[in-house]
Amino acid sequence: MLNRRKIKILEAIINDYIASAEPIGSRTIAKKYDLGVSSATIRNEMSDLEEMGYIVAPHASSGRVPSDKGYRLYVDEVMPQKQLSRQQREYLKQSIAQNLSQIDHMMRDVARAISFVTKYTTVAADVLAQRHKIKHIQLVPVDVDALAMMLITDLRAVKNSVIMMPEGAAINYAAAARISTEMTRLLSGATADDLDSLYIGMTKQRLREVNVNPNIADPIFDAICTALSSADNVQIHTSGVKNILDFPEFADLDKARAIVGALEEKEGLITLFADNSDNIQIIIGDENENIMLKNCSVIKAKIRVNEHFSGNIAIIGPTRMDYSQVMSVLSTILGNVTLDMADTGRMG
Amino acid sequence: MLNRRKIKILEAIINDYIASAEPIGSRTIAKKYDLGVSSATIRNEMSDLEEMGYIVAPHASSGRVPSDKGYRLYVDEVMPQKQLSRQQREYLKQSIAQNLSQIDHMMRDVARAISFVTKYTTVAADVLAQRHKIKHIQLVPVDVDALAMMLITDLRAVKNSVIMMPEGAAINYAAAARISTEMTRLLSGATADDLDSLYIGMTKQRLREVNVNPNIADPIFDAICTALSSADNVQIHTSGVKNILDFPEFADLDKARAIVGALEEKEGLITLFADNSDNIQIIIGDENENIMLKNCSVIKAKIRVNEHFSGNIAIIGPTRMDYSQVMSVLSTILGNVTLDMADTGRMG
DNA sequence: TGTTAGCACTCTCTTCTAGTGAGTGCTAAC
DNA sequence: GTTAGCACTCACTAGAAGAGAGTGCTAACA
Repeated sequence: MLNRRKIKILEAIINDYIASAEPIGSRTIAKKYDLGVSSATIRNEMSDLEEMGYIVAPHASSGRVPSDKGYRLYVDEVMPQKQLSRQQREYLKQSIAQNLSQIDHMMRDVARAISFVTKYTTVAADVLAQRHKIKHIQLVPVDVDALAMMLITDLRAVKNSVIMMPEGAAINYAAAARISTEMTRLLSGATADDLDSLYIGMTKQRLREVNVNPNIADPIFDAICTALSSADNVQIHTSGVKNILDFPEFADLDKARAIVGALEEKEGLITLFADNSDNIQIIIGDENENIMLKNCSVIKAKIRVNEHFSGNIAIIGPTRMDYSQVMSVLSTILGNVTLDMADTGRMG
Repeated sequence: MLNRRKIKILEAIINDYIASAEPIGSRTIAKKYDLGVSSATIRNEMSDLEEMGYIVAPHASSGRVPSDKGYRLYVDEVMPQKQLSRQQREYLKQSIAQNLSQIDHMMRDVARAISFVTKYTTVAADVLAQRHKIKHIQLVPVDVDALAMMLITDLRAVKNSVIMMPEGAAINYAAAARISTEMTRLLSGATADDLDSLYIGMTKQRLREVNVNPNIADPIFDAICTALSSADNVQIHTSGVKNILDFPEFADLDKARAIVGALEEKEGLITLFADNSDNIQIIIGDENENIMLKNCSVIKAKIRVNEHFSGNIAIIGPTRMDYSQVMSVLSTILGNVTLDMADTGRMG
């Protein structure tokens, strides 16, 4: 339906517009890109492209700007594979390698690295494939009135907290070890949902049978509940907010405020990752469900760290963002994580 | 040096300017504030105030605006004690009460609450009074090839990580417990600085004597080093960045970009808390050391949670910020934390 | 001596009016 | 199918004019 020349022209318009953010005229294309035809011919073709909805004119006698539909065609069919510079690749590799050890910091730092390389804004989230189940509970006294708890889940997450004990409880190492063993035995396999009041009541009953005082058991249960549900929570890290303000698209104060506000709202950002597809996804302008992002494009990817953990990454820029570059950055990162990090996931 | 009437006029200018962000003229003051004199008299007084440096005229024939020196006099001597509304007080109390349990989330959520109430930007940091010393190390197997480590410090911080073991290490619960005991005995009392190569060499030697293989000890040491230094690290939480963009002071795009950039740079924000004073501090405009904040004011306070932990809070707004309101908010929070939270600090 | 009314002057901000330039659409010729 | 040419449109800019707010100064007043 689109002949070769029309595609060439559309590509020229998109490339120019990505670089300049200015509407492109027929004469500019004729001069800059060697298509072997005059500006008048290009004018005719552009008129067709506009009629088909791939480009739009901001006003009657201006040059043309790619439409969302135009970008969509471009990313789906036309876009070339861009190579990253050696430096960029090295930088990305290193920023991942440095953070192999802690998955939560890893997502934050990868987000930072991506914003730095792409000059767009990056949102990252730690995400779990399934819900955590209690695997092991370890209690250690830290003070006369406090116990440290380490809770390990089947997904290898480790959560800890310090639990304040009622006065005079004075739990020693041996007692703490005994309670740990009992609790692990009773609660092993439970998820956050299981720990409702009924479950707790039953377990408490059984603990009493082995001489564990409810005064001591209660605060420990509370801590377990908190730890389990926070393990299920999604953490969001935003990086490079300033970057997006540097684009002329956001040179309007209201827009600048709106985007900064949107990027501060975790609730809205979480919905970015609602569908948990494994492929890299490109969402262009109006395709975004989040109203604040209607004049942005988002490129999303899921980073699989191991069989249990994965992180989500979204790179947000103006609709004229450099899709090709971002795709390369993402491929580089995905390649490195899945290769180097297979099964070395840790979690804090 | 300043007679009563001059102070009244200065106060009127500051109050009006805080509300309107517009230069104030003599006629406005004569009409709005009942000083019993005409605009001409006020004009003379304002001329004096300008000569003394308390107010400035943005241009030759405009009204006057308070200078940094004017704000300084105001906050030091004139500013009234403002009462918060019942709702605001309740809101603040609750947002603290909900987060009694986790000190790191507490600082983040308190920052959020403050930005919400004041409509300024809030930066919060978890801060330690001293360096952590190892108190207890607990290792628990989580998988054939992984150990979970819980590291407890004398400051009651608990840090954990999952340590990958070399293939075939196959450490069982008993072995893990034995290594835990040995490690705790050898490293108890050490700080991050102590764990240099020499120290590690010596300890490793002694571990070998009790039959702990270096293949196993090495990754554990690495994890201990990482955990200890991350415990010493300061965490920074920024909240309400959008708020500051709503002020006309930042209606200029370059300024908006600059402040958003400054608020994203943890390195610069940390210096805000360099001096660790116990009092609430007000830093006005040019008094700020951070160049990006020269046209902002910062109100800082230290939240003491218990004898070991404290948090720092900085509220950032335009120099014409409502100092009185912010002081009230801070007093409310400080009052609640020290009263309700005494010695219930926990750390993740 | 302190206060006030009056007036000229200054400076910003807004509105209006060309003028310029980039770009299109259409037509007629190649 | 392609091209040259031309009239037309529209955004953007600079300059001019006018309005409005506010000052500083002077002279009169209590």
